[in-house]
Amino acid sequence: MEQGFDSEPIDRSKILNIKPLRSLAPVFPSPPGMSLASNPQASFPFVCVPPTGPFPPGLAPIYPFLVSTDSKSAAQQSSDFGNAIPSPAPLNAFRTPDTANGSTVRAMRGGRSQAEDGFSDDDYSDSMDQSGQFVTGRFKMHTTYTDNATNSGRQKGKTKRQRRNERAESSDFDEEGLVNSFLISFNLLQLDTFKKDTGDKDLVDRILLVYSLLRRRLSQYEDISGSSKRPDLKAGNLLMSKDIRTNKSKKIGHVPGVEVGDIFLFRMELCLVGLHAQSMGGIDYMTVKLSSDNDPVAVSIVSAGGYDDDGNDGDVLIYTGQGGVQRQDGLMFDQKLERGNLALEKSRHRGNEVRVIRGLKDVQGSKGKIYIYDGLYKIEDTWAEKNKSGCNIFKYKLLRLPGQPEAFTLWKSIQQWKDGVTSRVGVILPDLTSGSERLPVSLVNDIDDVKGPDYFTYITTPKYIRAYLLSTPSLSCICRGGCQPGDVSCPCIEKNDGYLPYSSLGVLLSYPALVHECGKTCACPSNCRNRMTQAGLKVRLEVFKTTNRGWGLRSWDPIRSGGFICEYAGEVMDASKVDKFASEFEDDYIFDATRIYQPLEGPQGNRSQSPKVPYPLMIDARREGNVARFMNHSCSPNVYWQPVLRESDNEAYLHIAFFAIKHIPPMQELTFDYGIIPPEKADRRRKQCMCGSSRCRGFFY
DNA sequence: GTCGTTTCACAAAT
DNA sequence: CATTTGTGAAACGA
Repeated sequence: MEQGFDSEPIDRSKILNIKPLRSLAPVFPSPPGMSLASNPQASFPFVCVPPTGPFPPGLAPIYPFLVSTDSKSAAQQSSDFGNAIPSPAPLNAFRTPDTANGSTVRAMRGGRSQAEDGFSDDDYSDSMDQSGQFVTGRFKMHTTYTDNATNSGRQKGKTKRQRRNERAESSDFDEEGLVNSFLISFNLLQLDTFKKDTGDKDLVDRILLVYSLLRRRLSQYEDISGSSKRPDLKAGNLLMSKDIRTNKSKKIGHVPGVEVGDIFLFRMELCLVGLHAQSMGGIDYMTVKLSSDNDPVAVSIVSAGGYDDDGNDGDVLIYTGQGGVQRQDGLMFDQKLERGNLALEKSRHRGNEVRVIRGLKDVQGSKGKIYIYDGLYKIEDTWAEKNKSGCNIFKYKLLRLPGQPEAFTLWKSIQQWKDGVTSRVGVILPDLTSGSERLPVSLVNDIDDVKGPDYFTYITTPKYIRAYLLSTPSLSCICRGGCQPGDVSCPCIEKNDGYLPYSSLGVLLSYPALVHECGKTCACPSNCRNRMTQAGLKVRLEVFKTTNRGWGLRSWDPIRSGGFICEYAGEVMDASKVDKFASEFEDDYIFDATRIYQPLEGPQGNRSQSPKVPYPLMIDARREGNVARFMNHSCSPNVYWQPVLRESDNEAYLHIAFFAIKHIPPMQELTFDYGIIPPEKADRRRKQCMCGSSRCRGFFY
């Protein structure tokens, strides 16, 4: 356990006023080949709209719930929209690019002919007629499954697998259309042959992002449809078959675009970026022509715990050869000196570098593994020995080449900090939240003498003076065991377009315009899958002093793509003052949702350019706030913010939640894009960006 | 609830 | 085209 929080009282008098450097930027980075010039439609990628209107066509506020508490005209306006606009097109409802007979994701779901166009009031009236309450749907569910669920709310009568089989036949969800729309979004549709062979960081990032979005969306669909498709393999297969990959030709040594310390959550990811081409096998090798005969040479290995490798010493790895196990019946026999084993043997004599990927058990409870690229090793020794069953196995001793960045050893250090075996250097405060968060957040400075950021009060959620009022009462769910995917009677799932927005691991599965979480009046428990951002911090964070950007935020734990990080807490500013405030005051420590942000999904440049949140939400974290106030700007961010709505009766609370865009290794700074502000307001507040990314816009606000 | 174990359905390279 | 290589999630059992 961590130390108590009060062990080291902070000396306020010594605290300097360090503000995070908000960053910079604007020229939103267009992917190569998709420059604005090449796309006439996109010549004005951003439109500036005053939060209260007037709105140009296509930029109207689309959420009927936003009835302003102090502006009559706004109230009028939004309720009008509530009736006039039947269905805010959900960002995640991808329409297939016109080929696949126009079917959409939503249209593929069986049994919902009525509600295809959104959720007008009528959508629920059906169920209300039958029982006077909106619980009829649940009743239907019970009869359908003849389930004997008692208090858990889970359908215990049948296993998920059984339900799968029952519904298996229906439904191919339009994978092709989904893939294509992602490929268009991230400009991967035509990948030139050079790039397929030689990657770069940007390309690797884009491929992994598409893989991740695809995988998560497939699993979201699988959640309710039934079929068990191994979304990880399926997504990999879809990209592989389209040849969306890089570093395709095997090479010895580092792979362009992949850095030592990068992490991966699926074996398929290693294949896609060319780090390790075997989707299952632990040893990847190629044959090189050497004078007369062909010699196999090992290029990379994965040490994943399938064999008893010994990797306890950070720079040495004792690796076991492959084979020798009959997978079906567990029988063992001698390993043979062929394939991968032979390649490793040859590589020792050649003395070539071998990439090493270490697979660890995922610390955060999930059953999966995390793969860490630990850089280049050389094989120092090889031998054969007998295992417990008396069969011959091959062993290879690998030594890590010196001078490479810390990777696997960093993980070991962090584990020691957590276990209290060693202490993190430069810790000023073990927990700057004083215990108000579920996990401590360290304050660390191993750079200079500054003793901490300016004083502020730590709070964990935004402070609303007044909730937004809804024109019609929100339906609360009665899912006592937590909302379950595929439960057609759950109004909370309905609000999310029929899908639960989060996976069972707490990963955001898509990036819709708005996530609807369960609210105060929902009957589901606090651990409901649809209350992910209400459950507090999931990773061990630290606020640290950067060399040139004030304070920053990073995590001791790895964060998987889509994983929840934190929300933005502070004082929610009164709507009537926001516009004035935005133009007149310093905005350090203020989150401003009224800026223009690049959507993460969807074609970049030619899709709707509406701001993420059509309401002028600003959160002031100067006096009171949480860890999020320390997150710096980057033009190549690894974190994305997502509006999350929690409704109860006639009230709605909008929250800003941060999710990882990619897998984030431990100790890598967490950053998001601060967005851009209208040019007429911009000049004065422009600040120089220090994000150091290759796509840096040079400034931020 | 939590742990380890078993089962199932898959993909790429050779 | 058959073989070789485990993986990742859910179900199951203790």
